[in-house]
Formats: sequence, structure tokens, C-alpha cells
Amino acid sequence: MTNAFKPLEREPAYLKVFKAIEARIADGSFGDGAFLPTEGELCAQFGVTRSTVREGLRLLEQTGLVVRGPGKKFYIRRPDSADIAAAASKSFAHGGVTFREVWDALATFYPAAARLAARRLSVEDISALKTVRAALEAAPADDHETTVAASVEFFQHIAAGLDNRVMLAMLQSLNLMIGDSLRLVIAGAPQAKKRISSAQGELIAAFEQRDEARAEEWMEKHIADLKRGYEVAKVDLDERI
Amino acid sequence: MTNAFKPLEREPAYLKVFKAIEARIADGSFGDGAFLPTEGELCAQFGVTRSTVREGLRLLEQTGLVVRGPGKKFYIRRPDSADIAAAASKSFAHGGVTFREVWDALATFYPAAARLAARRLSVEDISALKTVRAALEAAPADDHETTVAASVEFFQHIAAGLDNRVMLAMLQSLNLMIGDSLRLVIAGAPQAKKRISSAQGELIAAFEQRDEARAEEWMEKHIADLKRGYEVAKVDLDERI
DNA sequence: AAATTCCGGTTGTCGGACAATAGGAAAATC
DNA sequence: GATTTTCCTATTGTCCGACAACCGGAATTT
Repeated sequence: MTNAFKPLEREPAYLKVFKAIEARIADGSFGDGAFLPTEGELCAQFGVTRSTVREGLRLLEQTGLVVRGPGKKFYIRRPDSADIAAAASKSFAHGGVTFREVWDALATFYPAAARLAARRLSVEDISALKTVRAALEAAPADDHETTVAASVEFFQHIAAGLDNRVMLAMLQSLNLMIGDSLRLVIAGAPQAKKRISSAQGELIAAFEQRDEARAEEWMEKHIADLKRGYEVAKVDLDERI
Repeated sequence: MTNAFKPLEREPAYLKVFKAIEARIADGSFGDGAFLPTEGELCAQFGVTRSTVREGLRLLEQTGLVVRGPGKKFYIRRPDSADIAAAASKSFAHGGVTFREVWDALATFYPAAARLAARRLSVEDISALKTVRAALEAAPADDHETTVAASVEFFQHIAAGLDNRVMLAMLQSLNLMIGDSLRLVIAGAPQAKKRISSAQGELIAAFEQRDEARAEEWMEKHIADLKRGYEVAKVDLDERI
């Protein structure tokens, strides 16, 4: 029975529309920022109805390849690291990953990133880190909001300073996932702010001296410390995010 | 002019449909694997027409939260690491990241992952690695296809053995991005297969001895080696993927 | 009991319709 | 002439109704 026919692929038209437009965007037929043809034109070109075209456009929209304001035309926009990070962290949340997995990833990837950061961060990046830390220290002790924001922002700047969109997106998605829960940790541990500030100080020093080993070491400590705060705050690490 | 009205957010109905269903999936109202109501029912529940419902469903579909075979009902499916990795690598490609960025990320993250793997890989994982390596060695020297496949699969198994869906997805998306281009490298470098096999052997030994430092070191070497092959094959690392 | 036929429910696609709005052209105002 | 206002057109967001294709199961036949 080797001569049996394989089931022929019946692809819905809206999917074909999606793929066709996606391909054209990928190969650069539309410049960045260019407008997509109107729905009416797409109907004519593809020979399908507007309903079908619109379903295809919705697929495109969700991939982040095109965007539009209400009532306006679609325009092309390449997804940037923030988009990818947001989409990924959302998917992780839906996929039911646990806090443990996220912290695990942080503890594995961020020290390596810190090592690279010691090599790669520009002086502007480093002074931006100093600004973040200054904001942290200036905040009153009970201002948890600022502490959380400064803590995440510190990570954010390091990731951005690596000058690598792939790593940026990945580290950023980790940041997004811990961001909210970090609030609990910081609110629950009285001396959290002081310890964070101290770790940030060491990291900045290591970056300035281009001391990779020290940067890695302190990043490890910093993350382990934050994670410990989790246990103090009695958050179940095996809980879904 | 502080008392000015802010533009009121007019959210299209199809977006509301999307968000409503997404929220219900997230909070577990639908069990995993459960079927979504039919389009007709959703129309009735939301009080909108099928066209609108369908646009919302297309958004859902693209996020990977629901899937369906042709002509069948949607059912709920949590996105797994492979989905996230595929979506991310596609977005990276659209975002125009370069080979250099991907290799950079590989060289940063994989050695750290290897260190963790030395701690965490089960004996089954390790014997799976041995199987992959055996397949590589058994392949004829000019069978580039098998070499590429075994090379990627080796990485894949390490990532999977970390027992962490977040890291798995991230490493997997890196694997996807290099997969295709690795072909060039291996076809272009005569002794590539031998060097890959040797590195794999060292890595396996390190994993078996739970020697983190050695695992990290050889992973660094392995990746640097592959990357060097890139330069030999005269691939422009600053080219878009 | 097994195979066949039939049928209802569901999806994929179509065509047309209309209100709301963004953006530009034309007219009115200064 | 420059600015404001008014209008018009193109486009989107939504609706309605329709129909063919198809899946799955029930009813029928063998």
C-alpha cells in the first residue's frame, strides 16, 4: 500500500492570506513603517472577502508584525525585544511555569550575563546604573514601590547594555515575570532595600573595573539573596506564576 | 488645563472577545484540553456576530492558547516550550537579529546551562546524549545532514534535561535559529564532525562526573569552535538571520 | 454485527450592508 | 493670505444572512 494518497493539505484561506502577507513583510517588500494596503485592496488582490482578509489580519496583528491605531490603517513594525519578551512571558504564564523555574533561569543566566556586562557595558550604561541605584537610596525606607522599580530597572539596564537583542529579550522576559512578585519579597523583608543597594554597589564597581569574575559572583549573590527573600516571604516557589 | 478629558478607550469588540476568553482560560475556567464553545454559542454569549467572534478567535489561535484541526472545534492547549521557542525565534527573525547576536547568546547562556546540567542531568539524559553521539559517529563522513541533526539534538537534550521549561524554551529558540545555518558550517569544514564528536565526548564525561567546571569549559570550547567554523565558511556574522 | 447511508451541527467563506471615524478637500472667515 | 470651519470620501468595525464542505453520530441496510 505504498501508492496510497496522502491527505491533501486544505489550508483555510485566511491562513494563506496571513502567510502571504507575512512572507512579503519578511522579504522586505514592504519597508519598515510602510502602510499595508487597505482591506478592500487586499480583498481584490487575494480574491477573497473582507471577512477572510480580516481574519488573516488578526493573525498578523497578534504576531506583532503590524499594528494600527483605532480606525487607522495597518503599518509594518518589526517586533522589538520588548514585544518578544512580553509575548514570551505571557506564554510562560499561560503555560503554567513556576516561580522556581523562573528563579532558576535567573540564577543561571544572569550571572553569565553579568560577566559579559563587565566586558561590554559602556560608561553611559554604568552611569545609568548609578542613577538607578541613587534613586533607590534616595527613596524612603517604606517606599516599596520605588525599591521594586529600581531593582527591576537595574537588571533591565544590564540586559540592555549587552547590546544584543536576543539576550535582551530573554532577560527582559525574566524581568517581567519576577517584577510583580518581587513586591512581596521586598515588602516582606525589612532589610531588603539595604541588601539590594549593597549588591548593586558591588556590581557597579565590578563593571567599572571590568572585573568579570567579581561581577558574576555578586550577581549570583544578589539573585540568591532575592530568592531567599522569597522563602522568607513564604511564597511557594512551586506555585504557578 | 488639568480638567481635560482623556481620550476614552474604544476597544474593538473582537479584542474584548479575545481578552475575555483569554482571561477565562488563564483563570482555569476551561480545563486543559477542554473544548471551547462553538462559534455560534460564543456569538450568543457575547452578543456579537460570528465575524467578530471569529476575529477574536484568530487572535487566540495565534497566541497558541487554542488549536484545532480543520473543521473541528477549538480546544484549549497550554503553550509548551516548543511553542514559545518557535514563536520567539520567528519573532527574532522578523526583528532582524544577526547571527552574531545569536552566537553571542549561545556563548553566554549555554556554558552556564552546561554547568547546571552537570548537576542536574539524570542518567537517562546522559545515556540519551551518548545515543546521539553514537549516531553522529556512525554516520558516514559526508552525511552532513546527520551531523547537523545530531549536533542540534545534543544541545536539545541538554536543554531538556535541565528540567526547567523557561530555560528550555529559551535555549530551544537559540537552537532553532542556528539549526539551519549550522548546515553551512559543517558542510564547509572537513574536520567539523570529528571536533564536534570530541567536544560531545568531553561534555558527556563531565556530566557523568558531575564536574561543573569542566562541563562549562568544554561547552565554551564547543560553541567557540562552531562559531569559528562560521568564519571559515565565510558567513557574515552581521547578516540578518 | 458490520457496513452503508443519512442528517444535524459546525466551520470556512461569501456578499452585502451600515454607522463611525480619520483625513483631506473645499469653503468660509478673519 | 492664513486660519478656521465644514463637508466629503475612504476605511474600518460591526452586523446580517446565506451556503458549501465537512465531521461525527444516528438510523438504516446488508
